Amino acid sequence: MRIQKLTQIQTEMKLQLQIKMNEDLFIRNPEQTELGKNIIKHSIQLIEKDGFEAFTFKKLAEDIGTTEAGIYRYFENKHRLLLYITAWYWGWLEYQISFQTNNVTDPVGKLKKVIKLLATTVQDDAKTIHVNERLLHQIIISEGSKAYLTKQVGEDNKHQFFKPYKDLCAVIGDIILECSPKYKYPRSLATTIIEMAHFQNFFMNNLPSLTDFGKNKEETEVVAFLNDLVFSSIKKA
Amino acid sequence: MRIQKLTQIQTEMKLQLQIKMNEDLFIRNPEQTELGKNIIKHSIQLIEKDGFEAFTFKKLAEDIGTTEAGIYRYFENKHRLLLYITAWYWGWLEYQISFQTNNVTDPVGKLKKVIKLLATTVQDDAKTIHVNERLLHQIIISEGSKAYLTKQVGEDNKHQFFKPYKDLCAVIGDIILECSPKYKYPRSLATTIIEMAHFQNFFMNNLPSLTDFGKNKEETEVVAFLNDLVFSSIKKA
DNA sequence: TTTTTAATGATAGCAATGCTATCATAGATA
DNA sequence: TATCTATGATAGCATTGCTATCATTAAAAA
Repeated sequence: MRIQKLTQIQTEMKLQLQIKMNEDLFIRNPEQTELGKNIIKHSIQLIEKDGFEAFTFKKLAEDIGTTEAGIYRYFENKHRLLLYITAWYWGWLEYQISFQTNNVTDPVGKLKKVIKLLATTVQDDAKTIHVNERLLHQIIISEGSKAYLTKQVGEDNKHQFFKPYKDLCAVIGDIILECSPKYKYPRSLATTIIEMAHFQNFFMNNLPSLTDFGKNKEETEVVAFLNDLVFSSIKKA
Repeated sequence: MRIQKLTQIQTEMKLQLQIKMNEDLFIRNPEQTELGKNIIKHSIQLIEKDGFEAFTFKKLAEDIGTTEAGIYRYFENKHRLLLYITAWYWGWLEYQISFQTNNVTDPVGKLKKVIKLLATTVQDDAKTIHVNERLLHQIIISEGSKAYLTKQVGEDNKHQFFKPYKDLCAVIGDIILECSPKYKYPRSLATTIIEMAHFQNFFMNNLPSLTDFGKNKEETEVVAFLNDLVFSSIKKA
């Protein structure tokens, strides 16, 4: 299990949420220091603002008020940092799903909830102070696939860097099977839901003629499309 | 119409195919000189081999046996070159589709043919000497979405750089409507087919647990999945 | 044929990027 | 008081991304 909920006793005794991260992703654990948390916080802001290509450790350092070398003490390079924040997001989302479908017994209702969570703007989670989930969701949409669309994907996979994504895929695949035990492609349908939730959103906002949502640009329409796609596929079986 | 078929009389009188390209994509038309054609040919080889991130004009120049400055006379930067070769691929594919579905009257048969063309390894087209379509197909799978997943997507879209992709999407959307005139999401289903044809292939070969094809790693299984997905969606309506 | 033009080759150069190394210092810990 | 840890402050260097200049060769125009 990737997701861990911990209650930490802080000065103000707030309920805190921490996602357990693969230790190979970082050199020094960013959750454990102020600078580390600032790196996460500001890198999310910067990547969302300028895009991953234009993002450099130099700019990040200036943004935080530290030095480039300081960032390198936490992350080997910007690709590892992208892997970190995407892995964090998938871990957080799996937690959200398990939390929000906790009392839902009907698997169809569960799957609908999952689609909605994937395809709808997320609200900033107050339980994670240094992570803005809304911005992170935008990063996942625009930059998420760059985490694995590389020549090092095999190497990164050996390090288990994609485990949170795979776990999420497995969870969704299992819900699909609950809905329709004989459906033949639960994993592929799960990745299709995940990827299309993001791609249709990106297309809607940037290349609208690639979608049927250009007029209203409403996330609810993406949800409707995915629901139609998914439930006609699995009901048939 | 983006696609043009020309017969060129060469020394050996071979039938040649040329895709009409957006003039803003290049500084000097690479189709019109030997060096230009070499740039296309070797950049396809290099990007396929090392990936787009590691690809530089310096390496490309060394590979060809020319200089970095020489490449810059043809393309403003490597992103434009990626846009060029991806646009070329979509144009070529639309031609393939119109050619291969030419005598198919049944829209369902047409759509199946389209899915097969998208999800199956393409053979090198002898009519385009300096383009290896098989390698290009691999590039589309691994690097294709990087053409639009950038902060400049709006600017690039104003230049009409994504028109070939959009045209292809429209063509497929129309076939979907032929199959099922009341289906509500023809464009989004078209992009889903295109993107998933490539993503499922990438996952199958690199992160197999994200798919249901890990055992055999057969492209035909991706085709079967897409057929199932598409035809259960549109038949229902 | 001579002249002009276009394409390429050869170099140089420069700012930005990606990354490593070293040394000093302040704060926490033993 | 000693020492360990995280950070700050610099320096440096190879590579990348891009522009500019000048010479040369081949093709086209005169």
